[in-house]
Amino acid sequence: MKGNSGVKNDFIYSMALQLSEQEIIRREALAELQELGINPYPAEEYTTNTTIKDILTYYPEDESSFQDVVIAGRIMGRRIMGSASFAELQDSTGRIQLYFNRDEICPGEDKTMYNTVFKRLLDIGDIIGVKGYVFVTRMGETTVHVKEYKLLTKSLRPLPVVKEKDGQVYDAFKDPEQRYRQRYLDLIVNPDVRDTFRQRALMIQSMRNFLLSKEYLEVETPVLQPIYGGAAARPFKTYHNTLDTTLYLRIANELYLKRLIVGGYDGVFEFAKDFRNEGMSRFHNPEFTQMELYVAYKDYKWMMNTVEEMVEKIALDLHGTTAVKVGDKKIDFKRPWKRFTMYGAIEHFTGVDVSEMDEAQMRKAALDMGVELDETMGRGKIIDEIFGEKCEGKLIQPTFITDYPVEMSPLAKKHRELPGLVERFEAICNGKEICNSFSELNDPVDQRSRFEEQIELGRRGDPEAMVLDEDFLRAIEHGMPPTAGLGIGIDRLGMIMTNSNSIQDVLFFPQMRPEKSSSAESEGDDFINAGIPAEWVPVFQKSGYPNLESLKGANANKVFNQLCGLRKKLKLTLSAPKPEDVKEWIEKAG
RNA sequence: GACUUGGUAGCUCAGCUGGUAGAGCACAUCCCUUUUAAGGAUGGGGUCCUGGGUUCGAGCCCCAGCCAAGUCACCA
Repeated sequence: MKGNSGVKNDFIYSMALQLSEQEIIRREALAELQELGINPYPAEEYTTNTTIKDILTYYPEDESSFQDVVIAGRIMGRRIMGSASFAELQDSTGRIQLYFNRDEICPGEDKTMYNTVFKRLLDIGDIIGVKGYVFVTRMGETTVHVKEYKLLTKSLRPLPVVKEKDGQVYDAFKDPEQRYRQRYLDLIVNPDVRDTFRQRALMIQSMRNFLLSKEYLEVETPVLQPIYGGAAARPFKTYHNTLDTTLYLRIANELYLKRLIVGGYDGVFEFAKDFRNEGMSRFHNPEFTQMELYVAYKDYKWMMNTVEEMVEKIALDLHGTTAVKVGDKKIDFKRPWKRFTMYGAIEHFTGVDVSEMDEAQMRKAALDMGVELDETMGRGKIIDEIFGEKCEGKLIQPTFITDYPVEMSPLAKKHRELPGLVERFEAICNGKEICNSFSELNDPVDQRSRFEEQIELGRRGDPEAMVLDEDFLRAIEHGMPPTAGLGIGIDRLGMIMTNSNSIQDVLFFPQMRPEKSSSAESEGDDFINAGIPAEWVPVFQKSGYPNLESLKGANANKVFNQLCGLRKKLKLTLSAPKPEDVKEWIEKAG
C-alpha cells in the first residue's frame, strides 16, 4: 500500500476479519482509485451510441462502420500483456473483445491510466464505458480498439469466471441453489438464462396482444380477499390491522372477474399472481402466475378454439414455428389439437369404459387398475385419480380433455346433453395441465347448491373445499350472461415454451428457504455491553468466539495469544490488549 | 411429507482402509507481449454445512440437525 492514510487502513483491515483475500484486494484497489481522484461510482449519465450485438451483426457487412463507438458494460475477462491488453466486455446484448494499448490510452508521459488503473486496479466484474473504433484482430475477432475508457462501477466481489471454447463450457456456474438465490450472478454469467426470461416476457406480450386485439379489457382485481375462492386450494392467511379482519392471498381471481362480466363487460382478463399454501416442487411455487379470461355469450367449445389460436400464435411469435423442442420431445402446437372426452381418454389408455359405472363399480375398476384411492373420494374424484394416474402423463402433444364429472367442478355449467358431467376442458401438454376452462355456471340456484356440496366436503375434512361466497351469489342472482372462462398457467406454459425443466428456471426469484444468516453482527452487542472495545469484537469472532457466551470459561492466555496472533497476521493497527485486560473480559463473560 | 444424492478455497471439483487439506480457473508478484477457455515461474487463500459421538487421531465412520437437488405423494 502506497500513501494510504491510516484511517483507510483501519477501515480496510477491520473489514479484513470478515472478508476473503480477493475482496480485501478489491477494497484496496477501490481506495487507491479514490486517491487517484477517480470516482468509482460516478453519478453522471454515460451516453452510449450502439450495442455490442449491433457491432457484431453489422460490422462484418461494412468495415467502414462503427469507427466512433461508445459502449458500456461489465468486464468479463482480461488478458494482460505489457503494453497491450485484451478484455471481454459484456452488455445486455452480448460480449465483445476490447483492445487496450498503453500509448493510446495514455498518449502523454503519465501512464497511470494504463499501468496502474487498467492493469492493476480494474477487475473482472467492474463496469466500464469505452470509446473507440471497431477492427478485426489478426486472430480474426471483431474487437473494439479502445481510445478512452471510464470506470462506471467498481465491483467488490469476485465473479464466478465461466469460460467457453467451441461450445464447451468450463467451470460453469450451475449449482441450482446459488443460481436461484443469487439470480443476478446467474444472469451475468449464464447468457441463456437472460434469454429464457426474455422469451417469457415475449410470451406474455404475445398473449396480451392477442387478447387486446380482440378488444377484451385488461383488469386488476384484489390480491387480498376476505373470502378466497375460485379454485380448490389452501390459502395464505394474513391480517389487516385497521379492519381488524382476516384476509387471504388470492388462490384465483375467477369470482371477481365474473362479477365484472355481470357488470357488463363482454371480455375481461388479468395476468394474476396467485398464492397457494401447498407443496413446492419443480412444478409448483407458492406464488405463480395465471392468466384468466372471461368472455360473455361464449361457451367452452368456442374457448377451445380460442386457446388453440392463442397458443399457436405464441409458439410462432417465439420460435417462428409451431413445433417447439421440449427436452427430448418435439411438441407441435399447430391447430387443431387432439380432443378426448375424459371418459374417452380413460377408455383409450386403459381399455375400460367407466362412463356408465356408479361409485362402487368405479372404485373397483380403479383398484383393479392399480390406482390408489382413499375413503373420502367420491365418484368424480375417482375419475380424476384414474385420469391423473393412467392418462395425463401420456399426453405429450397438446390435447384437450373435455366433459369432467360435476363433483370436481363446482363453478362449471352442467353439460347440455350428458348428465353428471360439466362443460369443462383442460389442455394437457407434455404430461401436464396447462389450462382449465368451462362454460361458466350462471344459474344462481344451481351455484348455491354446488357451494353447499363443497361445504359438506369441507365438513368431511377436505382442506381444499371451497367456501360459500355470498356476494358472488348475489352478483349472479342479478344475472350473468352465458360466459366462457379460462385459466392458463403462465409459468407452466413458459416452461414448455422455453424448454425449461423446472418452474424455478422460469421464475426470477423462486421461493427458497431463507438463507441461514450469520447472527455474528447482532451478537457482537454482548461484547460491547461487557465493556469490550468495539474494534476487538470482530477479532474475537474471527478467533472462534461468536458471542460473549462462547467466551465463558475460556483460557485467558490462549485467548490473549489468539487475539495478538490475529492482530499481527492481519497487520491490524489496533494497539494490543494487555493480558490482564483479556482476563478481565473473560471474567465478565462468565 | 417420504426416499435417494449432495454440501471441501471466490467458482468448478478431487480427496485412498480414518493418519499434516489438493487441482484447474480466479487472485497477488514477476517474465513474455496482438492475445483469445492466452502461456511460463513463484506465492497467498480453508469454520472440509452445523452440533454431538466413536477414536490416540475424523473431510472420511455413527447420531441429530440445517440447506439444496432428484424421484414420489398433493396441488396449477
